[in-house]
Amino acid sequence: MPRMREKDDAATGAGRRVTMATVGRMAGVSQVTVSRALSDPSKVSPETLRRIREAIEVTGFVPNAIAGALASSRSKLVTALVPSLTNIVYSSFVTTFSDRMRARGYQILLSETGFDPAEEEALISTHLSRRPDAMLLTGIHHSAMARRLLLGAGIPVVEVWDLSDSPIDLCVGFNHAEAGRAVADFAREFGHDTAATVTASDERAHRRQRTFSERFAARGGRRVEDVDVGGPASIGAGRRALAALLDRPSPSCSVVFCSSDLLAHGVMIEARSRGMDIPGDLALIGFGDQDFAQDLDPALTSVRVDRTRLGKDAAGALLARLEHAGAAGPVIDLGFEIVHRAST
Amino acid sequence: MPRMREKDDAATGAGRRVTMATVGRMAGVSQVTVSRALSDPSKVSPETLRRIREAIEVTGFVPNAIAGALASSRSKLVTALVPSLTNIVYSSFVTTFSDRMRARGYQILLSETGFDPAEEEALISTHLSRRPDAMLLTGIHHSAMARRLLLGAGIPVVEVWDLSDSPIDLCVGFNHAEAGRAVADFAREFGHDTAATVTASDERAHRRQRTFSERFAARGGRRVEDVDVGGPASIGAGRRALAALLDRPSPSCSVVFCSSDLLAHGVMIEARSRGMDIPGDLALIGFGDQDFAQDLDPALTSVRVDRTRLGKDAAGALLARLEHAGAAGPVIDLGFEIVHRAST
DNA sequence: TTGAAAGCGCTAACAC
DNA sequence: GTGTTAGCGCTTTCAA
Repeated sequence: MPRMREKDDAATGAGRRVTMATVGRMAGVSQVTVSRALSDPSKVSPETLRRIREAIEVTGFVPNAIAGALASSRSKLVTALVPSLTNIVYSSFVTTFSDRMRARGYQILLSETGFDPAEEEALISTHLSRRPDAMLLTGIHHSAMARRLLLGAGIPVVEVWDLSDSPIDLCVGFNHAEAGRAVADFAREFGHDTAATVTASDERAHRRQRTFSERFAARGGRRVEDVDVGGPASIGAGRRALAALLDRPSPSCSVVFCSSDLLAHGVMIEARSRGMDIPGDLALIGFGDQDFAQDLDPALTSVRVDRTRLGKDAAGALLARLEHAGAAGPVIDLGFEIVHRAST
Repeated sequence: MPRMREKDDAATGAGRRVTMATVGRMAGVSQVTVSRALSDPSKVSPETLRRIREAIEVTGFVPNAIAGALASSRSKLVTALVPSLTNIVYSSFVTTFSDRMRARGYQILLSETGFDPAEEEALISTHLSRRPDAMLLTGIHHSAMARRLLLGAGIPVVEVWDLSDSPIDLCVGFNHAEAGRAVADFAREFGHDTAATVTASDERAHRRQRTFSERFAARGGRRVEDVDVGGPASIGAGRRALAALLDRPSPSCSVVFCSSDLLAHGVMIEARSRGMDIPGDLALIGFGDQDFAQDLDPALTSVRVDRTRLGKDAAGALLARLEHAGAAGPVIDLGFEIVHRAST
C-alpha cells in the first residue's frame, strides 16, 4: 500500500518534492540520465543536457545528497571536532581547513567538545552516524572507545595541534613539550631568574607550562610561580592572574609566560594599570602569536605556530588519503618559532 | 546480480559494515526490532532489548543516520551560515545556538559566507542538498535565488542579527539603524561636537555608522569624520584608523564610535601610545560589549547586544516550529543597551 | 548515449 | 511484542 504524504504541500508552500525523476520526466529522459548529467555531463548528449538543465532551472531542483550518499557510500562530508569555536586559535584554523575541503567538494560538520573527552566520545559517535568520508580531531588524547569507533569506521582521521607516536591515522601539529622548553631557554638567556606562568584550562597549555618550569629550574632559574586561571583564556583572566601573583606574600618574578596571547594581553593591561613598565619591571611572553600580538604596546613576544599551514596540511593530508588512497607520511611536525618583540 | 564490494575489509581494518540487520541476527531478532530498540526501547521486551544492546556493544554498531534520514525524511540536521567564524561576535552565538540544538538531538552543519551574498547563495544550495530540517542565516539580505531556494525547501528558516519587515520565515535580531542613532544621542548628551567613526567591512556596521552620522548632525553635532577600515575588524586596523584620523589635515574629534570593540581597542592602544588621555582627549565607544570591554583600562563604553539570548532565541524559535508546528510570532527584537563605562 | 534493475540501510505502515 | 513489506532518491551495474 502506498505510503501517505503527511505534508500538506499547499500549506508549506513547497510543491511536491522535486526529484531527478521529476526533472527527467520534464526533459523527456529517465532519472539515471539526470544523474549522469549532474555527475559527468560529458556522458550526456548536448541536447539532452540542455533540456535537463532547463528542467532543473524551472523546477529549482536541488539534488538529494542524502540519497546520493546512501547509494554511493561516499557522503562528501567531513566532520571536525574542536575544543572551542570562540577561541580564535581554533576557529582560525577551522576556517582554513574548511575552505580547503570545500574547494574539493566536501562539507564540514563541526562540533565543540569543550575540552571534555567524554563529550568528545559522544560526539564522535553521532558524527560517525552521518557516515563522514573523513574526520578531524583536535589533540591526541581520546577515550579507548573513541579510538575503537574511529578505527571501526575505516575512514581517514587526522589529529591536529599535537604530535603523537601512535596516531590513529594522520597527525599534524607541533611538540608542546619542546615549545615550553624553548621558552624557558629563551627566558634564561635574557637573564631572568624568577618566572611566573599563567595558564588556561587546556591540557596542552599545561604541558607547555610544566616543561617550561622544569627547564627553567634545570637551567638555573631560581623559582617559578604558577597560576592556573581555571577556565578559558581571556583578558580578564590575565588581569586577575597578575593581580593574584602580585598579591602573593613574597611576589617576585621578572618574566611571565602565558599560555596564550590573550592572557598575556590581560597581564599587560593589569601591569600598566599598576604603573609597571614592560619589559622593564616585567617581561612578558605569550603563546600563539595572534595577529594582535604585534599591535600591542609594547608589542608582545610570542610563540608562533603556523595555524594557516596547520589547516592546510590537515586538509591536504586528508585529501591525499581520500583521493589517491596511498599518500604521504602520517605525522607532520609544523614546528614553532619564538617571535621576539618589545615585551621582553 | 549482487554488487561487488570494493573495499578490502582486511586492509582498511574495518570489518564488514555493521548494520541493524547484523545486530538483529546476533540478537536473534529482525532488523526492525533493532530499529525500535533504538528509537523507542519501551516497544521492545526487556530481554530482547538486553540482547540487542549486547550485540550493539560487541559489534560497535553505529546507526546510519543517512539511511534513517532518507527513510524518514527527517535528517536531524540544521545548517547555519555565518559571515565569519573567527569573529567572536558570530562564533559566540553559534556556540549557544549549537548547544541548544544539540540538546534536542540536532547536529549543525556550519559554513562561512565571508560576507559575500554570492557565496551565500552557493552555500544555501549545497546545504539544502543535505536536506536539513531547518536553517539559520545571518542577516536579512539574500539573493532572489537564495530566497526562492529557501522557500522551495519548505523548512523553517531563521534570520539572525537583524530585523526585517519581510522575513523569509523567522527573524531574531535588533535594529541596527536605531542603535546608531542611540549612540549619536548618547555622544551629543555628553556634549561632543565633533565625532569620528571607524567601521569594518560589514553591511550592518555601515548601517549603524550612517545613522550615527546623520543623527549626530541632526542633533547639532558640528562634524563627523568617517574611516572605513576596508576589512575585518582587528586591533591593528583600529590603530591604523586612529593614526589615519590624526594625520588628516585638520584633525578634530572628541569622540570615536567604532563598529566593534576590537576596533575600539585598537584605537585605545594607538591613542595611549601617543600619550593621549581617554576619555580626556578622546572619548571612545565600541560595539558588541565583548567580555574584554570591561577589562580594558579605561573600561570601554559599548553597545551591548545579548548574543547568548540571540542564540537561544534563534534555536527556540526553530525548535518551536520543528516540534509544535505552529509556534510564536516570527520576529523577535532583542534590543540593545549602551553600557556606559570609563572610556566616555 | 540511454535505460532497466538492483540495491544502499533505514523508517513507516500494517499484520499477526 | 515482533515480523513483513514497501519505499526514501539516489548510484551502480549491465544491457541495449
